[in-house]
Amino acid sequence: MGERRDGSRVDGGDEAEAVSRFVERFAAQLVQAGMARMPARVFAALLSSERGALTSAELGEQLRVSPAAVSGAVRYLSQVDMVSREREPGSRRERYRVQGDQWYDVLLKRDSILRNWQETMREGVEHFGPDSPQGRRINDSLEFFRFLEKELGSLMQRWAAHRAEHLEDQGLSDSSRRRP
Amino acid sequence: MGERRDGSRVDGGDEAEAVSRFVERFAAQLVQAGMARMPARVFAALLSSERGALTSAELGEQLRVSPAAVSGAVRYLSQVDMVSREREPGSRRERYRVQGDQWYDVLLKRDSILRNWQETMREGVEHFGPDSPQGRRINDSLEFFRFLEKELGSLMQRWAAHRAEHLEDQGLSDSSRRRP
DNA sequence: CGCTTACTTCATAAATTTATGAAGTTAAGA
DNA sequence: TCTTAACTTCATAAATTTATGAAGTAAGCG
Repeated sequence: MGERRDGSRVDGGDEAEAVSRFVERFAAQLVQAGMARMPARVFAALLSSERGALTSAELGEQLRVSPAAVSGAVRYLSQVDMVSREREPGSRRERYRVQGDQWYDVLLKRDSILRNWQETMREGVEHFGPDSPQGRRINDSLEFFRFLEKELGSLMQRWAAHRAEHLEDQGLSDSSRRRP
Repeated sequence: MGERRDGSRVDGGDEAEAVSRFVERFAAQLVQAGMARMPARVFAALLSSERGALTSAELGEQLRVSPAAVSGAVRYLSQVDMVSREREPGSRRERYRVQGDQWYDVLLKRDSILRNWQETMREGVEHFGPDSPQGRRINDSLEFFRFLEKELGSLMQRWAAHRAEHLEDQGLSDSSRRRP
């Protein structure tokens, strides 16, 4: 049964089209959540590929965009650690691979953003004074973020435990391949 | 000591300028998190105002934007329940007020977005089949979001408890004023 | 009642973002 | 060493977003 290396089947472009629909739909939701369009599409395509990895040319073909666009998207995605790049020795082709724990990482990253917010709010409270109406109001927000940060920490620990448990059952040791 | 109704002081535009710096800085961080610029600025300005409420004209003056821009931003902010509108009887002026628990609400809203993602991913798994590499990979993501949704639920409950406790101590019964 | 003020809506101008083609860089293979 | 393929960079064109002015609507006040 003729499969190509991007996971689509030769028999029936219907399959390729269905995959594309899923990719675009999922990408649209990532965009809605604040991600730039092209990185979102690339990421969704990788997630939907058989091996979880595609070359620049394959991505360009599936998404119908220029190599330049792929290059930019992939640069962003590796900066934020959502894909890793692997260069196969003996070839000029580079492969881009989705990590097994992208979401965990994304959430961890949010953590540092939270801390920036807290810093700004702290300055606000300091400026207005903790007993001014403004100071108190901003301090309330600050309190929520402090709470959130603390909770996210333990939440992530619980996830790590949960994940480890389920990974044992299935053969998904993808995480051993993390970080170049 | 001469205070104006936007909370800035007549003595020394330095104060107004310092507030503006904080407003713009905080707004920039909201933008970074995915919020549109004008709603972010309006929200930050309200948060930094003495009463936690400003009129359209006051917002326009402080942010140096047209009434039209204020109108658009405020429409968005009330749609997502981050500000409430109150029309003082006997005046055409409308006041826009920040809620006491905006962040809680924002997080609750994320919850429904999470569910949309899950639906899309479920379709992906179904399409590829749960035993295909793609299906398994997407299912892993799905698993994380399921976990997250569950955890967010209990997290919010803990926050509600935490908040209630601290509100008793201080006189911050702002929450009694929620929702028009 | 009509005048006036506060706000909204909508077409459009301005600014920003996004993806491209073309030129440049690096490294494989002959 | 030279050729060529794979990818990157950069200036720019296209598309989208954002804020505006002008015209419109509603509500207080004389």
